[in-house]
Parts: sequence; C-alpha cells; structure tokens
Amino acid sequence: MSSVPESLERLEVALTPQERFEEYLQSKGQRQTKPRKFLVEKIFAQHAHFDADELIEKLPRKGEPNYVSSATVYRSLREFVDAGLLNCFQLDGRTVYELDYGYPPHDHLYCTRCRKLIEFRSEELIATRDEAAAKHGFRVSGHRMLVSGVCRECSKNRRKKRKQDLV
Amino acid sequence: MSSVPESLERLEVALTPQERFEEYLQSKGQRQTKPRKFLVEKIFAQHAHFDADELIEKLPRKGEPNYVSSATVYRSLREFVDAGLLNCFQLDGRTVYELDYGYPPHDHLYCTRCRKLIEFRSEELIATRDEAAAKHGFRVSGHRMLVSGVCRECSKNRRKKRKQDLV
DNA sequence: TTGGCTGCAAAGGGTTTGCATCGCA
DNA sequence: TGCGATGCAAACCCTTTGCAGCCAA
Repeated sequence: MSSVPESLERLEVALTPQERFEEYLQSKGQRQTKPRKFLVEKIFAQHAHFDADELIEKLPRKGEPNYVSSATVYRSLREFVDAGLLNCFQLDGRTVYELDYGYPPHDHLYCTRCRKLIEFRSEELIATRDEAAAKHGFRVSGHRMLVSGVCRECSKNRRKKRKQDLV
Repeated sequence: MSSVPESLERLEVALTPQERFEEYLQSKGQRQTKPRKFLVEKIFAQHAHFDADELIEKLPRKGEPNYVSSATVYRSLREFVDAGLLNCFQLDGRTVYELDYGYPPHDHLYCTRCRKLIEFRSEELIATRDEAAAKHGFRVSGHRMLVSGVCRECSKNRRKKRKQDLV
C-alpha cells in the first residue's frame, strides 16, 4: 500500500467488489469466508499499488482479531486476480497488485528515483499496439507496459538541489 | 536459448561484443577473465532469448573444460547488462535475457500458447509513449512493453484442429 | 455433513552472498 | 604482487504446498 496513483477515476459498476467476488465464488463452487471478506474490504478501502508483504504489514498480527495467515493472503490474492478484482504485474522482482474491478485499463509511468507509480491512459497506445501486432498476424489479448524515468516532482527537487549546491 | 526471434536485423557496430566488454571492464577497473570471455562468446554465438538456467544447461558440466559455476554465470549476466551487452526483463517470474549490443531497440509479442517471443519495432509506440509521459511532466528514460496473445502459427494450428474435430 | 478453507510449518525455486583460493593486470 | 574473480556451499527471499483441523453451505 505504498503509492497512491494520480488521475484515473472510478468507473460506475453494478456490483460492489464484495458482491462481485461472491458471484465469482458461487460460479466456481467455492465459499465466501471471513478472511476473504476481510481482505476484500481492506484492499478496496484504498486505491494503491501494493505487494503481498505490504498488505500483510497492514493486517492484524498473529493473536489479534481478524488475523490472516500469509499463506491465505497469497492464496487470496491469486483468487482476486482470477476473479478480476485485482491486476498484478512484476516490478523489480516483486509482484505488485492494483485494483482492477471498477477502474479503467491503463499503463504506468515508474519513477526510478522515488519509486512512485503513475497511472495513465492512452487510446493511441492501444491502436499502435494493435497495428504492430496485426503486421505479425498476432491476435492480441492484452499487454503490459511500464515506462521508466523521473517524475515531475523528482525533476524539480533535483533542480532545486543543484541550485543550492551552486550557492 | 529457446526461441529464435523473427525479424530484426543486426546493426553495424564499431566493436565486437568482446571488445566492447573489454572497454567496459577497463573503464571500471575490472578484469577480463577466461569465464567472462567464454560466456560472451557463447551468448553472442546465437540470437535468442534465454534465462540463466537455459544458459547453464548449454555450458560444459562440472569437471569438463571451460566449466563455469552458476554463481559466476549469474554474476556475469549482471555485468553484461550493466555493460550494455544484454537486456533483461521478467517473464512468468523468470529473468529473460536477450542480446542488446548490436541490435535495435524493440518490444515483444508473447504467444501464450507456444511461449514464443516475437520482436517488433514501432516508432509510433515511442512517440505515443513520449506524448503520454509529457502530459505528466515525466522524463522518460526507457520502457518495457509486452503484448500477450496468440501468434499466427498457433492460430492456424488451432483452426486446423477445429476443422479436424468437426470431421 | 462434507468438501472447501485455514493456519502452520516445511519445502521450493531462482538468485545472491561469504569466504578461501585463484589468477589477471 | 595485490586486488578482483571464481567456485563452493549456505543463505536468502518470496511464494507455494502438505496436512490436520475447521467451518460455510
């Protein structure tokens, strides 16, 4: 639960994440449980990118009420991705999750200085992607794009710092 | 050393990979050694995507001449990336390497059926990327894009299979 | 009541690291 | 000749898995 993304508004959706997950579970003959409900609630309470470890740190510790073992956290995160509630991708070797249900598709700018993830949408990117794929007779099902660089704030700070250095 | 990419021709470069690496080592006060030379030779002998494990399988076993320990393979691969000889990215949890020095920048189509990686170039993609980044005051240093889907061959095979199934 | 879910602990896989030795520059 | 590189084995990190007991449907 590190970086809160800029931009991107929530979409209108018919079901709450809980309801949507319930539906998914029923369709697969699986069960709604206390840990699962608790995790969905916690995760959708804020819009942020996070990995399993960061999530676990925000949860009750062993012995406290609503404790969830990390095995269950890992198992649940996979369910949530299958169910379309979450998205995940690899970043610096760790698996990063983000809310998917109720949010529009997008890509990320990744600031290598402050490690912030900034979301952005680009219809043109999709068009370009499909065009390139078509040239190879490739049927696209999706993509993952990460743009690395330095964000606005970090550029400013660096500039400020340099000016100070000169004084 | 699994999939040999389609398309993409080699660029003209002034130095051989060996020479280029030599230069890099000298600039950092590091040393050219037998294992390093051997690895550069092996890797640049073919143009393919590979991970550490696949590379190790192609190398001499323990006891044979030119054996290189896997610790050294891992250490060397990182050097090669630093030196600009190789590129690496994450795919299905493993680190995949590809030749960088002497090859033009590109992105990948990834067939989820046969796991083949197809390289493609798109200037428009770069333009679109930079445009999107500019809107956020983001200074781009690079990007990584992976398009998932089904390649031409797998589409054909599947169609053929379906026809057979109907007979 | 039963089959799916949980917590626990142990295993797993890919990669890194500490250390004594080796070998380039 | 000194410092960087190597091989070995152990450590590491993140994640998955086997199993006995638990609980939702």
